[in-house]
Amino acid sequence: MSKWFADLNPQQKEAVETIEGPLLVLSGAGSGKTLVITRRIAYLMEQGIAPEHILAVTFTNKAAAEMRERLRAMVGHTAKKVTLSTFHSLGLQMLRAERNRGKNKKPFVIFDQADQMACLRELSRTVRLDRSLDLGSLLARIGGFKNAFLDPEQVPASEDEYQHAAATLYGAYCQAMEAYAAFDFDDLICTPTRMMERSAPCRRRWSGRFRYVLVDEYQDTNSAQLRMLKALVSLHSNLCAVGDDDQSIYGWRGAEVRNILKFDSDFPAGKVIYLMRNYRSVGSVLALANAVIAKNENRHPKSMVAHRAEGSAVKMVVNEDGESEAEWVAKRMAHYREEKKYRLSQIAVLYRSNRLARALESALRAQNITYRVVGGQSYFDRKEVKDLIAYLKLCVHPADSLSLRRVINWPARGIGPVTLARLAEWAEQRQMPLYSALPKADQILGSSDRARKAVAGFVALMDKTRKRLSTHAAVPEAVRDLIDDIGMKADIFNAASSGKVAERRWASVQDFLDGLGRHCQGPGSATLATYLSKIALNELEKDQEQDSGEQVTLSTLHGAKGLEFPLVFLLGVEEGFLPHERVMNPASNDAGGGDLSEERRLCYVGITRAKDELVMTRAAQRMIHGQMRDRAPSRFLTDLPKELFETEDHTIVLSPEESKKRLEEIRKMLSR
DNA sequence: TGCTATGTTATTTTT
DNA sequence: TAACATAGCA
Repeated sequence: MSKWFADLNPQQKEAVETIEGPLLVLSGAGSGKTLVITRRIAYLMEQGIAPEHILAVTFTNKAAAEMRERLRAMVGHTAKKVTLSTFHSLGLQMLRAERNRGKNKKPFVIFDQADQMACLRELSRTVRLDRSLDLGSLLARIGGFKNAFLDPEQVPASEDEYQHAAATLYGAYCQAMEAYAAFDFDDLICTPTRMMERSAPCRRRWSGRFRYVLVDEYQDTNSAQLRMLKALVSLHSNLCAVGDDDQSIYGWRGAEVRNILKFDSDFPAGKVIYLMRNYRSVGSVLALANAVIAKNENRHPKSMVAHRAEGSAVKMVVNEDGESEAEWVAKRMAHYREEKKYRLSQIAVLYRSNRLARALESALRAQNITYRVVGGQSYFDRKEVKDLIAYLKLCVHPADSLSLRRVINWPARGIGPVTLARLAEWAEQRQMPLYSALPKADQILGSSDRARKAVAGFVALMDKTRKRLSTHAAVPEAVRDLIDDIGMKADIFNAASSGKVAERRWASVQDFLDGLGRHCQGPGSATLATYLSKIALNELEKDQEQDSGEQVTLSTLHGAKGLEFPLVFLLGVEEGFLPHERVMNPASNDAGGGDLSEERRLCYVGITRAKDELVMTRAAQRMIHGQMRDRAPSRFLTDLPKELFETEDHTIVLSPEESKKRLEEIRKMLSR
């Protein structure tokens, strides 16, 4: 018997050793999913399958890194030879490889969401468009078109205002992306998929290379990713999909729960294995989770079985309002810290909406409890870093007119909107990238001496920098020179409201340089271009991961997926948050109708994060949009047998005499 | 260019 | 309520 499944339960073992043909592993929360995936890869290798033929796809870099590490611990350095990456990084790799085969070797840039938005904002100026429309919503719909592989002219006409506007914008958007030689995240999936679908040799190449394919979090795949997988396994059907339909919480981002529900029709003659033994949570927590999720329809019917003992009862704590809720949680933590019942790092506070974190943060500070907030603004989203990145993108790829617009007058060098408009018009008429207008500034701008000089100065700067970057060594030095040349330091210190802010901004520029330096010292192929794509795909190690100390984790329910904690506080378990108000009353710009079942799954995900103890809280009333509102308990819990959790009510209850007295007082005030 | 007054909006955010 | 954006002004 293989050593890789000696200690597994029968279903886990079956999932590891079923290596041929389609296999769906429905792995409930805490059922040892990552263990099974990594063991399976090790087992494949033990069976003599070359690691080069194995592909494991995840959604996040974190998951990929974690898997890689666990695999390395099992099989050593050969773990490196397994292709273990995110969908997007796989797509990028395929795209690069295919372009290198063909004639098209032009460099390209990757647009993240901010870049996409900037692009749309730019377009919405030329394409006449109702300015009140929400660009984010339009972008989401354009993503929908892309993932359905629709060409702009194929988009069905629609009455819906947003759908209509998105369709109008879609063509212009595609053109712009082409002109910039830019690929967005959707393109990274769709383009390689289209290549495979259109060309049998291409399909054979990739399907032949990756003979055993694993996908993690299958419930989160969208329709394009499904098509990508279908093409990838077209030669052999060796697809192992691992996921849990009950944990599908990204439907609003295009994920299709249906994919995991209709697995057997997409990949016929496959096998389905249920991993239903839960090793994570105590019985009481699991019972509640099972009861909550059981009410959903359209799911693989299943129920987790507790491996652990019953544990202490789940609690629901009702407080007067949002502030007292936060305060109560913080005080309870302070208490635990003193009693040493839990270390702070073992505690998480989860909530549906970030807004709930605010009250909590101040309550925690008041109790001197350190915390970390999962997610939050990324380091590369900071303005100063983004500006610098735009310069570098432009150096690598002059056709990226968006980056050019971003930096052409930053720091200010006298190229104002009028000058820019003239240059843009010239380029527009000739269907050329904006950059190509710059060397012609003399003839385009005519009289304006100042502007001409400014543009010439900018061109000289870019030429100089590009030359420095291309001369073999010293990429970081070249960037440092660029920073000096543009006077970035002075600009940061002038622009900032306080010295402290400036110091911090300047420090992030330094951090960026350090990161770049480290990257360039890495393996041979490390270039500025690869660094930029890593930034776009969020693939760089987060250097300031400060989970060193003792701190409580604060996270949205979405951010908590895949995590687990001995003690979990689940905040705002109320109508309006769970399910969210927005789902019950969708705004006009929301795509499809609100999905109540996804809200229930979100609740389920929250509950199943808890290992030993779960405390849910809600407030009797809460400040919503500046108004105090009464809050009702979440429907996901009101219709459950009451022995599943204990309620603890901390709202102020007045005695009959007391309330009579209060009423009298009010009456007096009114009569006066 | 940059600041202030005013208006407006109110989830979730793996890449 | 409070954060953010935009417009208008200096």
